[in-house]
This record gives sequence, structure tokens and C-alpha cells, in this order.
Amino acid sequence: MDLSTLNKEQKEAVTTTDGALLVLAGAGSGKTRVLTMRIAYLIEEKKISPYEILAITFTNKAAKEMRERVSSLIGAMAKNIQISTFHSFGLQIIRENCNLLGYDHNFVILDSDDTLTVIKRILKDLNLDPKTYNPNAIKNKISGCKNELMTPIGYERFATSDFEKVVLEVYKRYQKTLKQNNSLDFDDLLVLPIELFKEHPEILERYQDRYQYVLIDEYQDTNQAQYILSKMIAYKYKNICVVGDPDQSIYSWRGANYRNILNFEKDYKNAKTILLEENYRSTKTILEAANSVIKNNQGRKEKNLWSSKGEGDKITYYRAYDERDEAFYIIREIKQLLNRGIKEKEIAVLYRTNAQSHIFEEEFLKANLPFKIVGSIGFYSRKEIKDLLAYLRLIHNDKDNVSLMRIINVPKRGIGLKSIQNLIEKADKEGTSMYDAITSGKEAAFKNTIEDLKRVSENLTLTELVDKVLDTTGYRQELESEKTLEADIRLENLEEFKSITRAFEETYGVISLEDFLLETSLISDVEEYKDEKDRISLMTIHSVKGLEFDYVFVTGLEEGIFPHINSLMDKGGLEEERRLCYVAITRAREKLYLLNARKRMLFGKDQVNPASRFLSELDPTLIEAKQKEEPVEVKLDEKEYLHEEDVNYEVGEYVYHDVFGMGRVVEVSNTLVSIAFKAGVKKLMKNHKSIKKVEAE
DNA sequence: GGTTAGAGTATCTTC
DNA sequence: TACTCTAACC
Repeated sequence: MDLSTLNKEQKEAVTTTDGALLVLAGAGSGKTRVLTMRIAYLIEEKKISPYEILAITFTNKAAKEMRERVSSLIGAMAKNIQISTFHSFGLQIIRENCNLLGYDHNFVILDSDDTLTVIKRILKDLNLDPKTYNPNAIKNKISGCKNELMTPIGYERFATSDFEKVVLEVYKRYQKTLKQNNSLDFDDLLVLPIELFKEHPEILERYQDRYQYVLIDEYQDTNQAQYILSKMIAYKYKNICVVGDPDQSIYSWRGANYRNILNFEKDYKNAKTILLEENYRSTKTILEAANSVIKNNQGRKEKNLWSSKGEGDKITYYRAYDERDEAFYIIREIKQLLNRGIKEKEIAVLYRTNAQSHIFEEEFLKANLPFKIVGSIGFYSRKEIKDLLAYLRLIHNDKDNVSLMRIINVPKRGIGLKSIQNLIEKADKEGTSMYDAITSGKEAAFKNTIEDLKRVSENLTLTELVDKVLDTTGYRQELESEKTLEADIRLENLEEFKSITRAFEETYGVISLEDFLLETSLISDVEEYKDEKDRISLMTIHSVKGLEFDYVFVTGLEEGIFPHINSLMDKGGLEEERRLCYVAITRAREKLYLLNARKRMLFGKDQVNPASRFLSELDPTLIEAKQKEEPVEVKLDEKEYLHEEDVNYEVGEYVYHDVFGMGRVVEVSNTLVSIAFKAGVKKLMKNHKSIKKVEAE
């Protein structure tokens, strides 16, 4: 194996295979390279079976990328390595042992919306006002308990205030409800394996023997449950390698404790520590900018990150008039980059909150720039998709009261709140699920529909089942008769859902409903299934962690936005925002753009925010500032690039596009048209002037 | 039981 | 702004 491309420290990190190893890897120091090479080294040089390696990443995206990169080193064997997130690893353990844990194999996983619904329901049962007892706050508190491995009984002695006592009561009921519904939440995916291992040491030992080599990425972001879980698995052989960077710890709000990484040397007595301090990613300018910001955090271990790359371009700071102007500037700049031959996939636009993405989405669409929004304003949280999934889940697990309540009256069947309340009480009295409690009335017709679907589901592919559900429930019909733009989009999304099920069927052959539901429950983003290469990425800073781009635009650098208003109260929160800023800056390889707006629409009101403090922390010599003092005429006037009258297309029609060349229409909706170009399928505005119809010969 | 209007509130980040 | 929830009507 060729290790000659690695520096001394990297090489050491790759070849120190036995025992505990801590790799403190600064941003861009080749961390992923080390991890993937290490796995390849274990297999090729140390002759470790791929089955004996467990690699944990933080996101699905990172897991996917790691597998690809290992695969390019060692080929097909890579698919036998367990590379997954903590949550999907936990899910796997639960699936392999669900009977011991007291769950039926057809359990379902509730997402955070579902959990919130359950909590609201419980508050209602307890006759508590959700205004006094904020359901979201309760949810977070319960999740916090679970991540600290605190059961309701354990929480009892901490619950002293009135609010905490309510949380305790809700927590107790919440656990009971989940169990009754044969369902789990995200936190259970970590908690249950730990419980299992505590009660059944022999099972733990099986996993310890199975995974003799453990690697964990982004260790600074592990919470207590994840920390304990990894410790348990690695306890017997102690071949554990953790990689991380305390300066990039940005998940404390969900229980991550960056001290886990600082305490590693205490946890493993003979642990070896390797520092990776050479940055291969960014120009000196970018790196210095990152350093000048992060050094304002107190109580951090000083690092000496350096780059052998050149100075590079200065950082561009643009102070826009408002958020639209911010988008316009980015679009103008990107167009210039593209003209210079820069690829779309090398450009990223970052923001602090998902809400900021709207304006970019809108303007990018108008400007005809190909983009993808990566992140959690997910496809899967759309109403129609959640409804469809609720049907599928109920077909799969009729104990799932949450799903049942969601769709028993969607589309309208004349089953109102009163009937549902009655059903809940009946089920409660008889000690059954709501589904089983149905015996008569309009509800019985609904039950019949589900029974039919259950029956046919055994002989249909997943995609066929989806169609069947939409047809027999009348869901599709209802949307079709609406004839509104909104209904149109919903129908389009349901079609999109089928393209996902189809993709699954292509990858796995026949996929069972069970596998599909579990597989998708951990993925919030359709983009993770697609692999379109040449698009500009728009995403939150949290989702961009672990990725890198040549050109990076960091937007919304305003007090109240970034740093976010909720973080200004305490020092810890502010320091986490600063780490977030550090992560954002260090994503860029070649050039960094920093932007903010003088005035921004927030909750329907204009707000004027001062520039972010992070900007003033930057060394001014690294920056070239531009700003717009006065509001100017909107340059990208719609008339300039849109036809006034509607243009219509038919599937199969040929068109010519100013940038993408010849293409063929593959899909048409009310406002958009999908066209297959040589460069791939693009979704464009129908009325855009850059598209011209071409008569077929 | 369904519909609608008006009020109230919220978005911070994710598996 | 945009969404959700509630109360009062039909």
C-alpha cells in the first residue's frame, strides 16, 4: 500500500492500528483521508476482515462518502465494512435483538414531528395548557434526559420545579405510549442498545468480538449516550481510534459534550495522541481568517494550524442593502465564476438557519442557476409525504396509533375529533390498539381499506403499493380535483416519492416495506439518494460540516442571525456560534465571500441588524470590502428574462437552452419544466427566455 | 362533523 | 410572513 502521499503524522495515524488512538485533526488536515486509508490499511496490510471493522460517522452523507472513498482504495470489499451513523448502527442492533427488548419486529421510528404530536396529545390528556407548558420545551427536555441515559425514575430526583414535574409526568406517559405503539424515537436508537448490553453482557460480547476495530469520526460531537455506546463496544479489545476537533464542536444543543474528546486520554490509559496540524485545503488567507476568529474563544487548546498553500485571493465582504440584494450579489458573482469555467459543484452558499434559504431558492430559480438545497426543510416533512408514509406505516404496523390518527380522516371520511376521542377511550379500556378497537361505523370502512391494502401489499412491489395506496384511499383523487398550484406540487412530490422507492428497488432488488420504512426513517433529505454532480449547494452551516468547496459564500453575518439571537445570552452559546463560524470559513479552498444585509425581513417585519461581531474579529488586512449604500433598482427585473405569456411544453419536445444547449422535456408542471440536457436533468422556469423550442426534424 | 376566520406565535442548528 | 390552533358558525 502506498503511504508515501501522507505526511509523518498522517502515516502514524494510519499505521497505529492497535490500542487506543486519538487523532486531533484540525480543519482540512486530511482527516477523512487518514480514516479511509486506515481502514484500507487494516484490511490490506493487517489482514483484518472487513466484517470486523466498525466505522461511525456523524451524518449519512459522511458515511456514504467514506464508503465511496474506501471503495476506491480497496474495491468491492468496502461494502462489507460497517460504516454508519450512530443512529443507524443502533437501529441495526435493535433490529437484531428486538424481541429481547420487547418490541415486535415491525416497529416504526417516530421523527421529531411525530414525537411532538405525541407530547401534545399527552398534555391534552393531562389537561395541561400547552401555552404554560411548551410542548417543544418538554420534548427537548425529554430528549436531553434520554441522551444522558436518564430514565423517568432517574429523572425523578432532579425534577424539582413545577415545570420539571410536568416534564417527568409527560416523560413517563410518553415512554408508555411509544411502547404501546410499538414505536421508537431517535434517542431510543442509542438508549436501547445500551440497555440491551447492560442486561445481556453476553450479547455485548458478541458485538465486541465482531467489531474488533472501532473508528469514530467527529468525536467532539458525541453525546453521553453515544460516548457510552462506543466505549462499550470497544471495551474488550480497546482498538479504538477517534478523530475530531474541539474547535468544530457545534452540537452541544443536542447533548454533545466536547469534553469527551478531551477526556479520551483519561478513559484509555495507554492512549496515543496524534496532532494533524497541516492544512491542505485552504489558502493562507482563509486559514488566517479562521484562526483570527476562533482565537477569541476562551478555554480552548491552542492549535497551530498552518498551510503550505499560497496567499490566494483576499476575502470579499459584501454588505448588501437587504436580503434580496444579498442574493443578487451572490448570483452575479456566481455567474462570473461559471463564465471562468468554475464548476457548479465547487460552489456553496451557506446560511445559519433554514429559513434563509427561501430567497436564494427563489432567485436562483429565476436566474436559471442549477442548485440543490441540502438539508432538513425536508421532503419527508411535507404533509403529503408524511400522510403517505403514515399509510405505509399503518399497513406495516397497525399498533401505530400516531399514524392512524394522522390519516384516519385524510382524505375526509367524516371521522371527526369526537369519533377519534371515542376510539382512544375504547382502545384504552380494552387494552388494545386503536386499530383493533375499530368495530363499526365509518371507521370500519377505513379499517377495511387498510386490511385490503395489507393483503395486496404482499404481492406488490413497493412502488406499486404506493400507487395502490394513493388510489384506493382516494388521496390522489382528492388532490387532482383540487386543481390548485399547491395540489399540483403535492402530486408532483408524491411522484417524486415513487422515484425514491424505485431507486431503492433498483439498488436492493425487491425491498420489503419494513426495510424501506426503517431505511428512510433516518434520512431526512431526498438529495441523499441523488447524485447529480453539477449543481450549486445551498445549505446550513451545520450540514456543511465535513464538506469542502472551492468557493464559499457565508451569508447573513448579522448580530441576531449569526450569531443567532438565542445564543447571545450566555457565553457558551456564543462560543458555539463562533465555532460554527470557524467551520463555515474553513470549508473554502480557494476563495471566501462573507455577506450580510443592512435590513432583513424577519417574521414579516423589517429588521435592521448590526454587522456580526465575527466580522470585526477578522484581521482587516485579509478583507476587501464592498458595500451598497443605497437601495438600487432591481437589476434582475422579471421582464428581462421571462416571457410575459405562458409557454407550454410537452414531454418529449426538443428545446435549446442558451447555456445547456440541446435538451428534451421530461416533465412539465404548472410553473416548472424538467429538461434532460447533456449536462443532466435541470428543472427550469417554463417562461424563461433562455429556453427556445426547437422543431423536430 | 366540517368550514372558516381570526388570533397568536414562531424558526436556530439534526439524527 | 406563514403556519397552526381555536372558536363560532353552518
